[in-house]
Amino acid sequence: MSLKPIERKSLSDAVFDQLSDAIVRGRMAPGSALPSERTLCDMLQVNRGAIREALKRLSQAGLINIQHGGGTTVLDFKRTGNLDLLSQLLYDADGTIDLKVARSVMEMRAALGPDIARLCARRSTPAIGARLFSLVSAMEGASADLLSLQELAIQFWDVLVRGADNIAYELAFNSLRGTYDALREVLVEVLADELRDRASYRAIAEAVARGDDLSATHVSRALMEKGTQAIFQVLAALEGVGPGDDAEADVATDPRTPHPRTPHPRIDPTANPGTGLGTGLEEDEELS
Amino acid sequence: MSLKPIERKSLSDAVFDQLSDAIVRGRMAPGSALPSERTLCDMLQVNRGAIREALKRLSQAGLINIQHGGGTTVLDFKRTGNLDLLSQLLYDADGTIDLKVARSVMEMRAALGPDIARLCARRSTPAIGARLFSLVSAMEGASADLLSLQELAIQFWDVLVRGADNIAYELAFNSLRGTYDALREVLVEVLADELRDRASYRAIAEAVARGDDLSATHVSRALMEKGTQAIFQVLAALEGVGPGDDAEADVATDPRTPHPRTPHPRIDPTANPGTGLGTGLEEDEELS
DNA sequence: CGAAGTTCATTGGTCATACCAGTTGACCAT
DNA sequence: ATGGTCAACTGGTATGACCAATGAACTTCG
Repeated sequence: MSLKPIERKSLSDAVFDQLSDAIVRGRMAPGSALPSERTLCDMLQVNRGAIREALKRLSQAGLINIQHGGGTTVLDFKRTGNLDLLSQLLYDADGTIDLKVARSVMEMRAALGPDIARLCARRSTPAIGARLFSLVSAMEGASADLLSLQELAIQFWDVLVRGADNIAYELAFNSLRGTYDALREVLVEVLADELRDRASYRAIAEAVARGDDLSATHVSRALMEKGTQAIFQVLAALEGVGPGDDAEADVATDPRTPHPRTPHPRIDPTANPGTGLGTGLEEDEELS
Repeated sequence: MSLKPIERKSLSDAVFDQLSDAIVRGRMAPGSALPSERTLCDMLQVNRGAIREALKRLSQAGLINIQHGGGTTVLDFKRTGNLDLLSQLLYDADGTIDLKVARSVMEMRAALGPDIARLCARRSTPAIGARLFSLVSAMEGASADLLSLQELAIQFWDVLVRGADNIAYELAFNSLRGTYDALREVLVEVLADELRDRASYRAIAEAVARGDDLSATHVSRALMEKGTQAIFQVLAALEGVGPGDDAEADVATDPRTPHPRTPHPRIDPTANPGTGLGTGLEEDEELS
């Protein structure tokens, strides 16, 4: 029996979700004014503190603009939002996946992947290579289960990203992974060919190990191209069905997890695997 | 005389900045516990509401983990943060630019740029092409001033990104632009060659206009390569000077703007020029 | 009439205090 | 060894008051 931790949400989280959803789905147009804090208290039946905490977060997320004494207005999230919005945008109001968003993510993945491999090959250390090989071996072992293959593939890319020594890629990867996780069950079928291509993964690991950035780039480009093409085929097929101006289609998600919305899940900080570069990155000073 | 708007910061903003800075600079190690909210009230001399607003934001930014009844712990932002952290990471405690971060940003730019141009070429509309040409013309006019050239170049890429019809790129671009803005004065010299290469900009515009994605890709790759190489040269030179393990070096920033920290500047939503690029997208300086 | 100044209701920002709710560990009974 | 109880934390919610910025309605005066 597999049990999941109870999902808990504070009031301000609920407020945030509701408003964020309204803005992102276009129910509140950019430029329009939000109700005042006190009005929102009445409408949502919570105290002002909860409202304010939510509004502060919305402001940080680039969804609203708060002005002391003035009002609070909705911004155009396409111009002020960040990558963390992707996991919210991925689902339409009816719980179906927005294929255009999915396509965007896959395109970005395809653009960054080869460069990540390239940089990792250039800057890699023996430890990185060892980890990659270890993961590749695991992949060659776990032949049956696609889902665990996918899990390993993600770990593979995680090692590559950290090895690329590029903080921008690391941070982008964090956001992207959140979106990717939400797509897992759907993608695992579409990306089956890519995931089963152990030869390419091994080739990448080898290229990285010997510092062959060119080879690492090309192999990973080819590898991702596979998945990208697969996605495009699905997309084209579904566009043929749905008349969609907006290319939305009926990819029903697993009803058990309608919206795996977990912006920042509980994380156990003690669970840092000290195996490799895990430990000391920091000079520690403390504030009393 | 050019005056800047007075920078206003609420208490919770100040609290956020201070804690965020402490975490990002490694003064609080991942896994360590934050003082309790009530303790922070005493330490920072502000009421609990302000503290809570700040903590909620930190949590959203992926810097801390809050647990009801438990405590609040510091996370490893490299694994949970998002691209918005870049503008904070760009500066070291002493106000110098962290060249490694700058390099990361340039690398990401170089990886995404060509793909953005490619997609824009594939999906572009006549309106996009027109805008690009208009910007190119403006660039050919503004021969003297490098800074305004840079402004135009950014607008150029903005149009390309919106034309690429890829929401992930749009959102990533938003965060990247923030970092890029902070680097403007420094970069404008380094990227002089790139900025003056009007032929390439025109070539991209033409490629996009005729839907030639291959050409758009290659030209923009070459264009960005110029700037990337320039950055790398600067970096190598400075690394030769400073012994830095961490490749930090002494690029003094303009003392007038030590930390252009503006996570989400005030934005006037009514000032959205629907026409296109007609009115200036300039910084808001209309004070006399 | 039009420009300048004033007033005031409204909005967000700050504060203090009280209490609710989840977590943890010490202690105890079974 | 297991499970229950309790106390002392922690964060979460609620309320009511007041401060500070804004902007529109209004008044004043050239």
